[in-house]
Amino acid sequence: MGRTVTAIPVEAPSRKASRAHRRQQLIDATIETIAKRGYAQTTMTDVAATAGVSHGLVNFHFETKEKLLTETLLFLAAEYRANWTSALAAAAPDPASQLDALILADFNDAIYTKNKLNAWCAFWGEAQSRPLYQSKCGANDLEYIRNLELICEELASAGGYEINPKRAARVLRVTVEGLWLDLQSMAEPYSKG
Amino acid sequence: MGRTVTAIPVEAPSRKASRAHRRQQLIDATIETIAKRGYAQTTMTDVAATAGVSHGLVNFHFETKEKLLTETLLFLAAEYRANWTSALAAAAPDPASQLDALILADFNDAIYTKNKLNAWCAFWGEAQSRPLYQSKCGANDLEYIRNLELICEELASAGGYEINPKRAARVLRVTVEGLWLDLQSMAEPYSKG
DNA sequence: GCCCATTGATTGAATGCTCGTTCAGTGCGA
DNA sequence: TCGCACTGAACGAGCATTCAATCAATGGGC
Repeated sequence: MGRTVTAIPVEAPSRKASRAHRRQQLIDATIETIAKRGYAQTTMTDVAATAGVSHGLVNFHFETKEKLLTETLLFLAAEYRANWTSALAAAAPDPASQLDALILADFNDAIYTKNKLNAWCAFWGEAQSRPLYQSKCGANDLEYIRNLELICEELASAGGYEINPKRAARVLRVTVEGLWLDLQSMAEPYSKG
Repeated sequence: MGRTVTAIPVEAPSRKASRAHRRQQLIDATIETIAKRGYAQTTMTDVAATAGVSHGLVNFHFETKEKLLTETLLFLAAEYRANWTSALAAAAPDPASQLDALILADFNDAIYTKNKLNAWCAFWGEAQSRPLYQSKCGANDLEYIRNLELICEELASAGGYEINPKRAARVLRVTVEGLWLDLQSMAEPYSKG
């Protein structure tokens, strides 16, 4: 039922590629399951069914449920990071362009599907009680904040503004996070703000 | 272990009061448990232990776990609502004061303890997969939004601004939500923005 | 090319544990 | 004595985890 293979090269992976391929497939299935049923109700059997494999296989690739969930979050975090990193690299080097690119990257909807947003929120909800989750969730990534602060500093000194760059960075981050939250509860896509 | 009775009249409730009193005590224990262990890991036994009663009693007062969690969320939502409602009533009637009161009410830290913020976030995380949760979570309350939009309208027409009041309301809400999120991951209290 | 041994992925039945729910019994206040 | 809050042992469902068996692919010997 409801199997959805998301962006995986059609079929027949070579023997060597098979492991990584399966793992990614299971991680995708985990994201989809969390989005559909919520974190608390996600079972190994659900994930296996979504991926279209036997439940034993999930334990074969990720030894425990705990590890499956952790690796799923790590994948999301890595993807998030890669997204803004490459956006920065692609943009012009002046601070204004960098800032623009960094913020726009957070709304790259080729990467942030509804399922992934839901999964992010679910992990976020569990994060307070899980130190590991906490450091990976949302824009809590230290590197992200450091970059944002750096850009704000440059921008402030270049333009001769009097603002406190750290505070400006926090305001920006807070606003972006709020927008994320709002995006998630909206059915209609609402383009630019 | 770790029992914490939050703001409950010291002891010895009368026989009649006992039911409501116990229920509230169990709801408080649920909030505390969710904050400490996360939504997914919260068990009936945990809640009972936190409240210092036998686990059977939880089922006596709330028939199922589902109902316990729902009523806990409803309590939080009602408290949230009562908070901004009374803040509006207490403020001066001009739109500027009303807006100020409404926004400040969201940061009334006599009401929003760390535990409650954590619980809010946990419910929010589960909300996408639960229609009932969704409408009750955070500032998703329709009444809240309607009030905010109304105040923005008044403010716009009074000051002769050209802004779209609905859009302004959304921006405000989004910013407040972002601040909430941020508050939650901060250890140090950071006063006013 | 053909056959067999080996390796590794996959299955699904079996296991055991955690947890929600039930209920027969206890104690207490009226 | 009656009724109600409360206890905690017992039960059963659901779930993660294990593992013996199966199947597919690869490599080596001929």
